[in-house]
Amino acid sequence: MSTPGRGLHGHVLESLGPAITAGEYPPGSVLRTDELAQRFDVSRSVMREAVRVLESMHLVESRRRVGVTVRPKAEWNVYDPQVIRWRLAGADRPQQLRSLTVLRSAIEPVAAGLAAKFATAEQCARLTECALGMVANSRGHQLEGYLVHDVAFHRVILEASGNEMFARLGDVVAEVLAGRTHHEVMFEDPDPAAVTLHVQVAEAVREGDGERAERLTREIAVGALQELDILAP
Amino acid sequence: MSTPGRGLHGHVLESLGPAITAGEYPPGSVLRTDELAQRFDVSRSVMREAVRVLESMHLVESRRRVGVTVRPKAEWNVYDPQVIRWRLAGADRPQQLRSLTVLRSAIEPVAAGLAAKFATAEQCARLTECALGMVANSRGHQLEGYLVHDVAFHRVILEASGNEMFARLGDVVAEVLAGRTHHEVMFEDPDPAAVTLHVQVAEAVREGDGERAERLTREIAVGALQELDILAP
DNA sequence: CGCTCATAAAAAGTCAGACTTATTCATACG
DNA sequence: CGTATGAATAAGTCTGACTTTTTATGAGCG
Repeated sequence: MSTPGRGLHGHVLESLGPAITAGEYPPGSVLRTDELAQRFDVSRSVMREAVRVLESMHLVESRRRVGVTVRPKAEWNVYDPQVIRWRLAGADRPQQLRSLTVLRSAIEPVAAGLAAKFATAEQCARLTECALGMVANSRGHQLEGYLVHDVAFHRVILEASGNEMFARLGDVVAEVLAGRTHHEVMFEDPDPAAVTLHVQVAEAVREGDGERAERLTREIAVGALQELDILAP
Repeated sequence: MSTPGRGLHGHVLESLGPAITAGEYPPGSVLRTDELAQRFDVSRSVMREAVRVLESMHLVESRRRVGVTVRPKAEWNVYDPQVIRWRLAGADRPQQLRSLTVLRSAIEPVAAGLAAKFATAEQCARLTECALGMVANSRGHQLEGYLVHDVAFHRVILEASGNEMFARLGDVVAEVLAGRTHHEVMFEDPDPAAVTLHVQVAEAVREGDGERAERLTREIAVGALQELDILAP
């Protein structure tokens, strides 16, 4: 699923990236390229390439005579899929999952509203198909099958919105949903109400009722927020 | 404001990045590192670093024996601030502006709702200050002064939401607003209704009325969408 | 004619070493 | 006490040789 560290610099990144995003090197920590090259047993050219990538993610800053400085979390490119993966895999997982779920709750209703206006016939068909798949896998501990259709459903919505930036959140949503199924509490069958809501969203999109699609998707989002205890009592 | 190309590889990026995002090299185009190094008159090491950064942005893919292949737009990391800047500076500007405005319209209302719950006293004060600044600069062709406070206002909202991913959209919103003032149609004074809405959002946040803050911000968003003729008649 | 497998070519990938340059810190000087 | 000078340091750059992977070519054979 995720990009395996291709090339030596990729291997270095797969080790350094998670370490930095996990906070192993606190903001302001200074690393030296030569030392890192020795530690990872690679040439300086390779190490420099890795540092350049980390720099482009705003995880570190490289300055002459100083070294490679770790930047504060507030400056990281938190939308970089790679950064998201690293954080989801490490100690930052809970906070990352919450941030992403809130982000979803903001984006997906609007995306669904747009999808109702712009979805093609083929996309409507795929959407209905996904909803049916969710129903079919909603009982009897078929969590994996349910997940596949759930992910596909949200991907179609985001793509059908016609907004390229929404569409690019498909992978992120996929990882959040997968995370919920595999790591978080999801032992029993999914909430029947949620399943019904998905079916109804598919209906609304098919009928071109943007307002209803948005409202229903917002209900789904509320459910996702409640699962993580994100709500104001 | 934007990061000037620091170092040789940065200079190369500032030339190659905009070219690729502008579609000068159609998806599937193949570049060769050595040739690029010659063209930009830099060493291969420097060129390789630049390619690595482009690769981390998913703008290109580097494969042995093949070369550096330009990836289709659908795979780009469109949330990378650098990519956004490049696209805003080039031929893709209109589409990028529309995508970002739709994104804003989804995010900011939710952010305002959260801000009403989590904003500190200091943030509330700053917000009110910004709103007053907007009012003070709303008449008499003081567009620059208005812009400064408008940008600050939205930054505070996004930060006060308490969501790190929302907060990181501050720079993006700043560029969208600056773009509207400087490049798009914004000759006359800003819409008085919009100014009032901002003042009211500040009120709602101060009073902790999340629902009202969200609704009012959604109205602001509708205005922004209409400016770009994004609406379903 | 079409298939498989060996061979060659091409381009990225890697490494080592020498050199340059900017920045910082310490010291001496006015 | 502030400023200029200089030395130390780590990133930055370049070069050239070598390795590795992948693709294309073509020879041989069924």
